[in-house]
Amino acid sequence: MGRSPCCEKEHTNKGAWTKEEDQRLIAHIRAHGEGCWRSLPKAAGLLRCGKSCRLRWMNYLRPDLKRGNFTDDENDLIIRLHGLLGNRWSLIAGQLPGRTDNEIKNYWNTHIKRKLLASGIDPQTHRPLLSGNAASSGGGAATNKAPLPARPHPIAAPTKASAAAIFAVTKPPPVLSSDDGGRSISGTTSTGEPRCPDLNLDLSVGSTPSSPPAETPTSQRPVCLCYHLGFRAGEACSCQTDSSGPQEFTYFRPLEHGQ
DNA sequence: AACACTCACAACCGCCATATC
DNA sequence: TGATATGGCGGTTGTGAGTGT
Repeated sequence: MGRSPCCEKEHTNKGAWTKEEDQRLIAHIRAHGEGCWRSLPKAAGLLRCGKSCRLRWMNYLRPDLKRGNFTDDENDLIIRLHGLLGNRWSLIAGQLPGRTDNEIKNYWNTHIKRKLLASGIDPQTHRPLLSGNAASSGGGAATNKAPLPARPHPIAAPTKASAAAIFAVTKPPPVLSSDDGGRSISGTTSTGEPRCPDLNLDLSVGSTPSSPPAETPTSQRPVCLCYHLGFRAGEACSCQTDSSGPQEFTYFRPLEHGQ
């Protein structure tokens, strides 16, 4: 069944945004907040699709965005998170304050993927490339329109639900905006039960230097993501730990910024 | 100087999930 | 309960800047 278009395309501008359009959008959102994207263009006097306005705001105009090059820490974190989550850019972006999913996606495709390939690592599986299938596994994901093989990830199949479950929390995330990561995460559970009881993460990712020690967290115990990613207590998050591991779910807070 | 090529990134498109009626 | 509207996500494309020949 066809859907009605999100806007009247014949009356909308496309392509690069002008400074005037940016100013109008900023002014409107400052005055009225991020309300209904569909009606925003008309209210703001913009000849743009609502989705286009949202994208422009989210990826470029938001005041809390951090511009500039990715740091080494961010680079490493993206690789680790990608190893866990796959191409769940919005979830990855949720762990990198000030970065957008689009930005991270672009950075991955233009920088990290190439680096990994040059290092002989398959950017999709994070495993060493085998000479026999290197071409298909490495380049294929980026250039072919054919769907990826069943599940490219050796770890946890990162469906939207399971990936969101990784970030399930018992307390609200301090670094996420209310309508960004929050929506997809909150949608995964409404029962109050442990949200990822069956998650069995194997972090034997090629580029991960140190998985949790012998005493691997089991499905019986909630585990902090930063623990999975090889960070030790206090290095990257605020979760409480003792000798047996994290005590509670918590958001991974990789990079604290005074924003 | 002119052209070709590559790179980086903003923006678009189509689909999916959720909310609402 | 199904249809529709809306927001959001991930893949892909378009284009300007930079670089090499």
